[in-house]
Amino acid sequence: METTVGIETGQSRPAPTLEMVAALAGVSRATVSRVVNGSTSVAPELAQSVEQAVRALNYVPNRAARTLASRRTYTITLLVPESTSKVFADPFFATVVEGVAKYLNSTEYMLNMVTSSEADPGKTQRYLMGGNVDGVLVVSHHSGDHSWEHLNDALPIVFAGRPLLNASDSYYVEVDNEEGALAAVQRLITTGRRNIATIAGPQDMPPGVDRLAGWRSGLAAAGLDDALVEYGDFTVASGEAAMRRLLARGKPLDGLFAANDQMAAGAHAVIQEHGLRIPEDIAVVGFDDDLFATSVSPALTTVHHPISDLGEKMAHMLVELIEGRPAHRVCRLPTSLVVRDSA
Amino acid sequence: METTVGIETGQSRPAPTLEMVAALAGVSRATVSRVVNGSTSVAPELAQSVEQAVRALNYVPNRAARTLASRRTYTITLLVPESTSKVFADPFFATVVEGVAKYLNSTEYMLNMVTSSEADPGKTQRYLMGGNVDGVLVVSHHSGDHSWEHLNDALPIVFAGRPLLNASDSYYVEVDNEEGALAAVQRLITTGRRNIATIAGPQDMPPGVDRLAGWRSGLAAAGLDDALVEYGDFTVASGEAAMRRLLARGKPLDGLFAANDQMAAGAHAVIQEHGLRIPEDIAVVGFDDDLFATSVSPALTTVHHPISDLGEKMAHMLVELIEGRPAHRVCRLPTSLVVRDSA
DNA sequence: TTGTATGCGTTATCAT
DNA sequence: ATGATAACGCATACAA
Repeated sequence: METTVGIETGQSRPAPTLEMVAALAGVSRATVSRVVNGSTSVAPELAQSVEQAVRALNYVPNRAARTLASRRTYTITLLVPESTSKVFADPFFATVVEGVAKYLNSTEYMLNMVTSSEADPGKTQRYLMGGNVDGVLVVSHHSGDHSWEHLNDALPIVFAGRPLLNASDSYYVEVDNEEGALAAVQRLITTGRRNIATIAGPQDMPPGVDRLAGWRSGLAAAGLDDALVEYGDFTVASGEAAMRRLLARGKPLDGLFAANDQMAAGAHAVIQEHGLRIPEDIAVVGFDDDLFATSVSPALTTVHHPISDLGEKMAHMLVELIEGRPAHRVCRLPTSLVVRDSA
Repeated sequence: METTVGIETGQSRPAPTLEMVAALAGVSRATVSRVVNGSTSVAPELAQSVEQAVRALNYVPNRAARTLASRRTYTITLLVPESTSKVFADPFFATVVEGVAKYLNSTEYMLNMVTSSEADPGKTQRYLMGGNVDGVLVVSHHSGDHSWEHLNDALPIVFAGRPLLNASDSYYVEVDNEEGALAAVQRLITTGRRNIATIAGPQDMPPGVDRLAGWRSGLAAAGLDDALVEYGDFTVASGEAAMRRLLARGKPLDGLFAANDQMAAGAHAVIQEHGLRIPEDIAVVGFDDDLFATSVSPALTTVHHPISDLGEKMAHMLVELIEGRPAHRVCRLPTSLVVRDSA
């Protein structure tokens, strides 16, 4: 009589396969596959015993095998053209990811983030083209960078933000910047302001352009002058500088629309440093409704930027594209005015 | 004569396969595989023509097929037991990820983050057990939470931080909290302080325990009294409250070690609010060297927590484990004192 | 409705 | 050193 001594390898026993489930349930592998994938055409009683076997064996489909057989990966990549550290430092990305994850959780897709700038760019490229991914979400903050557009005929892609050029070629979702800026100006006008300035964003970024346009159209509709424009680059420091220039002009000024909250925060400081009151002397409205809006005093009246919704919608569009359903090429998300104390 | 009209499907042509490369190079698939995977035993001239074919076709191996055949995924998961939004909001995670990514970029492994709390926890579990991943990195901030330890006999795991219990069972890397706290106290003593208090962290978290122990041993070595202890929970508010209690004792107090920078920041405010000067009246040293250390005035002398290194080391250990090389069960990272203005 | 058989693109085990 | 050929675990067209 022989004795076999089990060797403890530290490795767990191999994962159960479709075939094992089939054996235990007394059906064919095809039937198990159908049950697992929720096919309608399977007899209830068979389905029962299959499900039972699945639970008994704690079966979970092998992703690689499934991918190989079905030519679908059920994976989508969030591509961020920034360094890892920057991505995490920026609350904007955080919120986009949150929205994307929220939508994806209702689907079978997995999310998979890759920051492109680090390492060799070719690695990212090869990964995306290597059939490891069903679709790509590209998020670059304000810039509307569509430099990955060439991937478009290899993979469905949805961008965050309208591209600066070639808007007709790609799918994207953006917030309605112009409408938001318009609402901001209207708030200023409604509260009795007549001399309304703006600190605009860079004019090589779509949000910069659109928010300025919204400000202009609001003024035009009310027959007001649109001479009071200064430009910043969306940073606090640039907001301060722009506000100084505005004040230095010596013109009447009782209202300000800043193209984002950071620049509004910069303006806040300068206004108060000049001994002027907010909102009594100068009312100010920002854009984005981010951390800066509430960390400043008085709290900023601002245009809410639905960032999480943006992520959600991007994911939604991409999944539609992947599954071959028709999708609108562009989705423009509505904004809403958040009234606080500064206007 | 018939005419076939090409239908534009919008789909790109199928990716080149190993077989196509083999055909073009005039060798067998096995040889191509060997070249692609850097096998030594292949004739230089054949290798040449294979590489040429690879470039010509822009061949990139199919990950799913490779995984299926080799039973290796070359993917590791960073598991974060927090909500997505929390993860991104916390600079600690950001920096860990940075370190992990840095190391992994020198390898063939891909990183793949999953935040566990959202959605159903079972989904995460099934994903990890489903053979989609070669190993797992678990990061939970201060807590030393090892609740995923049961995965250990299914998958290699490396934790961030020592577990509260069962330290002998799992692989982890931690910063040397005790040594760091000791250095902080020594700094205080070196600059002439004799009545040194501490605001300790929660005693159900390893860092809270170890930093308190470090403070105690520093005091003991110098024959100083260790009665001045108050506890906080690593938040700014708790630091303020603890400082108030310390001051309310009415005992002499000319030095303070706070178990993290946030609590130190809280203490800062309270000390100054009492009309006391830093460091003249009370010198303070923090721990972590994070944003709070420099956002406070005077800037905080503090113990540098090498978070990026932690991520790097974790990834390194995990890869060693995965590849079957021996690895030390625990890695303790050294700290360093960053001298600024508060002590 | 259910089962059979083939193929997905690699790696790996054999011969040669 | 190189080439057949058999897995790998699943999906799916086709047959029954």
